[in-house]
Amino acid sequence: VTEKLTLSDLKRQERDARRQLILDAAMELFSSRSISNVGIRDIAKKAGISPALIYRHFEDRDELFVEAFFKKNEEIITIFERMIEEKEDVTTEKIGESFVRFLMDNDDFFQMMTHFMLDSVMRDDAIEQFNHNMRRLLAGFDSAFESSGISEEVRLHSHAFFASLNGVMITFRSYPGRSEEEIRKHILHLTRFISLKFMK
Amino acid sequence: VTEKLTLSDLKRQERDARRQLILDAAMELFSSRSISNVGIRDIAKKAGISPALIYRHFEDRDELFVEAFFKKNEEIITIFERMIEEKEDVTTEKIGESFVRFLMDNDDFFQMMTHFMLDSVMRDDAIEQFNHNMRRLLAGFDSAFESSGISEEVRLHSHAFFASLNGVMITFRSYPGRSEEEIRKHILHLTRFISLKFMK
DNA sequence: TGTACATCAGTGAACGCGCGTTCACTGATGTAC
DNA sequence: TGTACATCAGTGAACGCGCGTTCACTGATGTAC
Repeated sequence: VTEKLTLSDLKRQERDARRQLILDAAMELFSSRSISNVGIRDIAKKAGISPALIYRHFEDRDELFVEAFFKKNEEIITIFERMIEEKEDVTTEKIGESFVRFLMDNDDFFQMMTHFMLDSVMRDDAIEQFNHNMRRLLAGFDSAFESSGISEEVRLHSHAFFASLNGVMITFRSYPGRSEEEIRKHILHLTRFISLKFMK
Repeated sequence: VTEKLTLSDLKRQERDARRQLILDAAMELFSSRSISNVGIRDIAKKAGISPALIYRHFEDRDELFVEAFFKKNEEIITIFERMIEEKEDVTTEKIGESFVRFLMDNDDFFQMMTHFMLDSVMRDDAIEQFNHNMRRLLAGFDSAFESSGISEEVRLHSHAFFASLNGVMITFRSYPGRSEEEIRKHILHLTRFISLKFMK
């Protein structure tokens, strides 16, 4: 019986691995194009499989997208949680900067987050999970404010700070007529500026 | 000759009026759906005309969208300029609140602005015009900061403040599980909070 | 005033394409007896 | 060990639909002589 279990476990692992391959291919595409410009055929091509196979792993296009987002979200939350555990003195400035850097370096996450914030017509369970993820993200900001000595209206600070950084990214990310390097600098500059405002 | 000119002027006015009708129909749709969900057939139906007629007034779908955005942008800029002219004591709090209120009451503008910031593959001349509009909008914020007594790094303040308010809208506009009224309140609350941070 | 012609708003139907999704099938591997 | 059957990854082609755009046409109005 043990042997049998192991074999079926292996099977499931293989299946999961293939699923991840598809998700990875999708995310690679999201980092260079906006989500609505990524099609099933593109993902299949990138993953080196037939489009039809995708439907053996995902109900539909939406399910794939939502899952890709949740997977990526896990990464930034892990980074946050590690930052908070490792050092006691996590400042708003530091957490703000790592968040923005993460957004700049992971365009796929940025694309997905804004997509879900703006266009999203998600199923109820996905909305639930999306909220849960956002709350965990905000909890990271909470900790930063607390260890910066801000004890009043912490949640309000987190909401405002998180939203502001999102805004900086959205507003200046593709500022036309400027080089990528200039844009990075400007965004980081604004991030530091806002962080200081929030430290008061 | 005068008569002739007047007649052809009338013709042009009529033509312009029809053009505006189409733009208005489009904007009405933008206020209830995201831009990518608005099609030529929808706009034609709303305007009470045939889809083909739209192409007698606009090169293509993109041109229509860009023009609609510019038209709407003119409105908010006018509001700003009037605010600044009328009162000498325009505070960041006031200008921030009117901007956010405008975004909340004019979903079409919000939809278009974020669309152009995120997805946009505009033609060069459109980009130019988009930038020009954004700069005028930022100039409104500049004035507010100046009359609030902030004289250093005014442009930086405007950029950061403008971006932050955009971020608040994008992040909390469709916060699921909350009523529209609660969302409005929360957004205005965050706006005031951020305004105060910026006044220091 | 009447006639031939030009112009242009306006239209319904069709074109062409891309895309999400499904179909019908193959082939490999595992299972039961 | 061999045979019949089940399971499932994987596929290329097709389906169906929606959408931006164009076509070929009508009808009204203006213009030239």
